[in-house]
Amino acid sequence: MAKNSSTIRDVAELAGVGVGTVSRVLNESPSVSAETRRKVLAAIEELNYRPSSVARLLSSGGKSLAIGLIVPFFTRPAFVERLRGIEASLVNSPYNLVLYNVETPEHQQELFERVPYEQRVDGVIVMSLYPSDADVERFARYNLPVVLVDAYHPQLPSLTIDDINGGRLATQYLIDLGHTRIAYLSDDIDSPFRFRASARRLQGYQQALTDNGIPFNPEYHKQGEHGRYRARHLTTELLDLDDPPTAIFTASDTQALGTIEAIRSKGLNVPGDVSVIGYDDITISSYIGLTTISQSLYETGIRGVRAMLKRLDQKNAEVTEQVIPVSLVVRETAAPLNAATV
Amino acid sequence: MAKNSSTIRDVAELAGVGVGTVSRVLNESPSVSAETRRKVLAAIEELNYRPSSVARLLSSGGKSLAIGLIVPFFTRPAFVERLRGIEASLVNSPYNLVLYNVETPEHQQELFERVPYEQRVDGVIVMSLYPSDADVERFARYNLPVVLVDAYHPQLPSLTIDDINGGRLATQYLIDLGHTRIAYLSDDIDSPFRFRASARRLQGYQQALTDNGIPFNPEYHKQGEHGRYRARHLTTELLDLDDPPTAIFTASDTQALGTIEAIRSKGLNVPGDVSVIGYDDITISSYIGLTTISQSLYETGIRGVRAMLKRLDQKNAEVTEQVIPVSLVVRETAAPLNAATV
DNA sequence: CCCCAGTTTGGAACCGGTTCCATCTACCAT
DNA sequence: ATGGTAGATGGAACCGGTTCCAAACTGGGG
Repeated sequence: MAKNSSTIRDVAELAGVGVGTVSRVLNESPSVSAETRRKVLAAIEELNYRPSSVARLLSSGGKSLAIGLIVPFFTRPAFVERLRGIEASLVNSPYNLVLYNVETPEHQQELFERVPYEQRVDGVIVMSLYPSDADVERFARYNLPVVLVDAYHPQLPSLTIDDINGGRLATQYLIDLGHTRIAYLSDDIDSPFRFRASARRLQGYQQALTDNGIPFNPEYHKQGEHGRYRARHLTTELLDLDDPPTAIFTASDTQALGTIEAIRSKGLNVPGDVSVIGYDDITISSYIGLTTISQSLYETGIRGVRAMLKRLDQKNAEVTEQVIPVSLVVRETAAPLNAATV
Repeated sequence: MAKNSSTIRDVAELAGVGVGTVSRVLNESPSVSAETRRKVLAAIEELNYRPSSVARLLSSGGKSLAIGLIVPFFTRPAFVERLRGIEASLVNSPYNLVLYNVETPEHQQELFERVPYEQRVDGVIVMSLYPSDADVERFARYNLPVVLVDAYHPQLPSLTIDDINGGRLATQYLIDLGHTRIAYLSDDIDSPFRFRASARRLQGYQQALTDNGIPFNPEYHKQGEHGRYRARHLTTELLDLDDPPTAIFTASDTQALGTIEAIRSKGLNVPGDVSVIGYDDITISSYIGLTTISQSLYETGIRGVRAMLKRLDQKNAEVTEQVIPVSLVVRETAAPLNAATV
């Protein structure tokens, strides 16, 4: 049997040097003579030696060269898109990515407690989840660098999305097209995960209405579990109102798909009869011509990693909040109010 | 400052026992008296002690409780869907998921060499990548359990997709609808990643043609980089042929989207003028009514994990190849040949 | 009362790295 | 020649667990 692997002592012996010297070569310490370095490298080559990351981690409390990502429902298109940005920038770094997917609030809590402890990752990017003060205190106690993406805490570096503005942009655009009966369809505002995005977009929606002297009609705000099917059902409820909306703003593009399906299955047209505007600008949105709010998902992932790497480099760097701007992407699912159908 | 953490020696001291005894308690060894166990557990509680997974891993070559996933372009919808299945079943196990995304052949090779070595994961699921004999030999030498999903090697457990049959099913369906000028649009057959899916679907496509006495026309086979935009371009080339196809089979649903865009931008209808059939049945496909081949992506992820866990449990389990069946999903993008347009 | 087997326990050695101190050279300035 | 200094090197100690051998304790049988 081939032996499992050779150790640094084997290399030292073969090269005729001490283990400290081999370690120095591995870590590119400058104080090794060229000749010695050559011998050591030759021995490494000969034995096909590779240092054990585990041992390296144990001594020196060194780097694990891994970054954790705690993310809820990572397969949702918007999260995948951010994930893609994260992966793309991590691949150019020496860090691996450990994925912690969260599907229940209990699981979130368990991860917030377990991950700092295990020391399996050098830092954690938390996406769209709001850690409590106790969680943040624990991160600090275990000396774990944390960066928040699409979440906020005063003591942690964060990238937040300008969701209030996004809600306002979408709503104002519909108002500018002449709509006044504008519905907002979102995830549950009081989700147990403490997602905030839907609530913040709601704020922007309400502000835009107020700014234009349109009263907020609670019947026009539907909320329910995320997803296309649930959105379809909620949209049907909206359309069955005595005074159905002429435009619907959904808290995500995925929900917009369900909304459009529901409208069409009523025999109505988008945008002829009902305008629809989504949120996220996921990959598929350009294909179906969805008017939506773009929040630079991919770019956000990249910036999240950049913040993490900076944090790892200088742990005492200033805690900053970066706000990611949003913008309106005009395509074909929102149109001027059609007077005939009112 | 709160101290970072206490060690097993602190616990031993507080409990007034030896470190070996503490270790025994942690590992639920039966040879510890009830009284001693109680004392040790009390000390653990008092110090809020938690064993370091790194140290545990180093000694005893123990479990890292992590499983690696090596996957190319993991953000492609089909891979995400499998990933979702993998995550869903891993969350009910004690294992973490370490994601290794591959974007270049060099990176693939680097991972095949590095991952076994690092011992950061207890096992690896390799998706859609074909390891060489040397790679497989290395896995064995480092004693790393590997399971292949959508890939094959005689010495490794694998889940393979019945792609030849998938290609045949799609093509036969189009033939049954009366089409004879049927194109096949795929990824590069000789991709540097040694993906095989496109090639196997091509085989099925050719077999179906042969079975029905239709000669294979090389002009009808277009290949190029994966993606919607490239597919759109290749489709335009197909439609510009002197004798354009009346039906197009694409190697993925994502490519089908590009194909449909190209057809429509020529002012033609799907399926009125040109029928389209995709492959994968990704989430969005039902939304756009795409006729396609389903390969149970989510389910495949689950089965991949199941095979991995079994492997971890009994390393010498028989090496088996499971073939994942495929099925035709009829929706609205393929229709009987319209005699008028031929 | 002694001996032996079985149970429980302590602690040294080990896993494979890093770190740091002591030592050894080589070379230059005085 | 002599001392001083910087650079290169060896190797013991250490990181925090596990493992295993030896020793202590226990109780039953002769």
